[in-house]
Amino acid sequence: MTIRDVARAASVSVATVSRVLNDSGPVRQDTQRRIRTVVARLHYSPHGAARSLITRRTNTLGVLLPDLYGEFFSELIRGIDSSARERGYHVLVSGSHSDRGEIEAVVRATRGRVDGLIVMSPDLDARALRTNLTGGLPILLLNGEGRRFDSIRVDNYGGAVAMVRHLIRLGHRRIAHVSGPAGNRDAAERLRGYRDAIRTAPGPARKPLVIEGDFREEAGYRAGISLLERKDPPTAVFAANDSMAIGLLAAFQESGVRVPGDVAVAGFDDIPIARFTTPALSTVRVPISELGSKATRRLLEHLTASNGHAVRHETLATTLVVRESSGGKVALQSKRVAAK
Amino acid sequence: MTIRDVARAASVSVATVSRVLNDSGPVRQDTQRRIRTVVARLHYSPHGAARSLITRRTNTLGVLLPDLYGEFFSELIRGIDSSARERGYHVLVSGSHSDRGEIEAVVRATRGRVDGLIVMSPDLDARALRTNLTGGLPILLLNGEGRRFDSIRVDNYGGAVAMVRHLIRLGHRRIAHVSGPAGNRDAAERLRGYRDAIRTAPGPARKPLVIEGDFREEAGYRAGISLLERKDPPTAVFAANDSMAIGLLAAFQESGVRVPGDVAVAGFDDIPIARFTTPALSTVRVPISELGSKATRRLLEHLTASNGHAVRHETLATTLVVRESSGGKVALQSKRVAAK
DNA sequence: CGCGCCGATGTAAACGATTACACAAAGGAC
DNA sequence: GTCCTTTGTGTAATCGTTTACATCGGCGCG
Repeated sequence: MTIRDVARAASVSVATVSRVLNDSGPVRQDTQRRIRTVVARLHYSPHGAARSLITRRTNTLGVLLPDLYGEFFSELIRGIDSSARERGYHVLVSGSHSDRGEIEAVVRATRGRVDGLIVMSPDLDARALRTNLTGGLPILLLNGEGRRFDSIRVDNYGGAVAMVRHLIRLGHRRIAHVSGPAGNRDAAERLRGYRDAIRTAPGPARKPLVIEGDFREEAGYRAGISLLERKDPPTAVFAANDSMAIGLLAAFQESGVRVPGDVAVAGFDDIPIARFTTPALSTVRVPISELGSKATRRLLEHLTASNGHAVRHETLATTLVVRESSGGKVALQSKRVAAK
Repeated sequence: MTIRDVARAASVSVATVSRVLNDSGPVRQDTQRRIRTVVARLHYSPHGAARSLITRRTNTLGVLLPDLYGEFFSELIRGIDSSARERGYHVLVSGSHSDRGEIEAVVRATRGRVDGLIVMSPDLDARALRTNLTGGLPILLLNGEGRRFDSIRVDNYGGAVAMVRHLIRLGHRRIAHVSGPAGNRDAAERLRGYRDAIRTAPGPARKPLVIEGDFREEAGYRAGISLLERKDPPTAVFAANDSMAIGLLAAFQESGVRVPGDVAVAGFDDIPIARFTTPALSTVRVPISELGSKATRRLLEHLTASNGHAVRHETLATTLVVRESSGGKVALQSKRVAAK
């Protein structure tokens, strides 16, 4: 089934068929109808690769992610996919790029397959990309660093500071932090926010206590257990993301430690499930799916901007979301119990 | 940067360059080295579309999903992506295909972009695909119905029966079910399992109580609230997936109803987070990421099988996972509390 | 009536790879 | 020495589109 078959069946030239299909150039009404009928009858649809070859557009966006684990990424992909499809673009995803070599390989493998790339590689600096930015492929960095490329980042630092201040305001003296994986930029920023907020807090001096995690529930769970074994357990724990905070909740619950009564817990990201944990999780909201759709829109603007495109950097604000787990709001449960 | 530029720079023909790049045909060692050097120096990488056009292979798999919401899909995509990349394939995802027209459009849009399709469209019957299976594109159905295509499904019915029997064994008389969206086949099978298990239960007659949901936490939450308002609230609630079960937990917790003390809760899927809810969720395990990687492997087998490929249908077993929320295991919390 | 223009269509040259086929040189077998 | 095979390389056709350019009526205008 090629455009030739359609042309023959409709007794016209391939050019005319193409014009009808792409709505380019003038074609008589009845000719158009005839061609469309044939197209439908033969179930013809144009061959993507052939089309891409000549038009130099693939109508596809590549998405390179460090990992695909957890609700954060499904939200992100959801945002990207929906706003890409709205504009007639497809999405090619690729997860778990640990090292630089791997990411380079993928970038080159995508030549002639995508029109642009959304890259989230918080473990790497952008230098990895500079060298193999072969075809001048438009790239948008998500929480990456580098001023050569468009970028959208999240105010990790500000969010972390706000959360720690919130905990301090509630009177906590020993606030621990469960960090993300070493080398991850988001994690590093959140950690920096934590340290700064602890250091600059008014009143009595506090000292930071950091346990290293990896953004997964399991790590939060283990951190929770190990914190309880200390002789001076913290009164509040701030996890670098929600998944780990949920792990903390599980560990505390299992050990009979009450949240927020005995220890306050806070997370980061506000993944959809955070509202529904027990107790509901206090966290820092990152507009995840908006991050995805914004990235898509920006990238598409870039690659449809015929006349030069100015590199832009944008930082999305985060907002403190206080629920029960930090004790900032009186837990509904205790209210109800009291009412009984 | 085309293969021509490389050929010129290395003073050979394009054929030779191609041979080196694809490791096909004989090329002298020193010629090979020379070409590779030039390739590296020029940062050349072959154009995907051009290659696909002539080889008729894209090295890309398409994945059509009904939605991208929740941890289920991120796990599924993770499974697909990792096992696809292992074999040198890329993954094109596309979410939220509600109606038949949309799915048809996407299928045709992928001609010449993918070598095969993994389709999960539990809302649709396979007839939608039959007509537009234009190019004889290999298709693998995930939890879909239709004997024309390869398929992998999950034993939804058996899992639901097992879970309801588990609840009955624990002595529950009034067991409610929060179903998935109408028209969804997984949801329908789980519902059927629930009904059958209730109907065939030994001992006193029970009658089914079904509240319609849509697989999201919010629906579970609302169902929980509405169940509590009944004059004869159930003693156990079985949600058609984990997200809704988590919504139930939140609703009960907020209303001061104890789980599993006052009411037992169970889910379906065993998404990673289920182990870490409070209380930990009893559920039916679906090997999600395995489902994804198995689908990928089967599809790849299909499209590399030169000589005809026999259609196969496979059903993956589900397993009952008893944690605290059903009360099947004594909750750890009460043990600890008792120990104090 | 001749000219220019426009609308509708066709012809053929791209796009950037792969690969069948041709060919030259070298090596072995007789 | 001749012939056959093998190795290394080049030439050109091909994949299925889009699109610049050519062609050809018909029409309005001076």
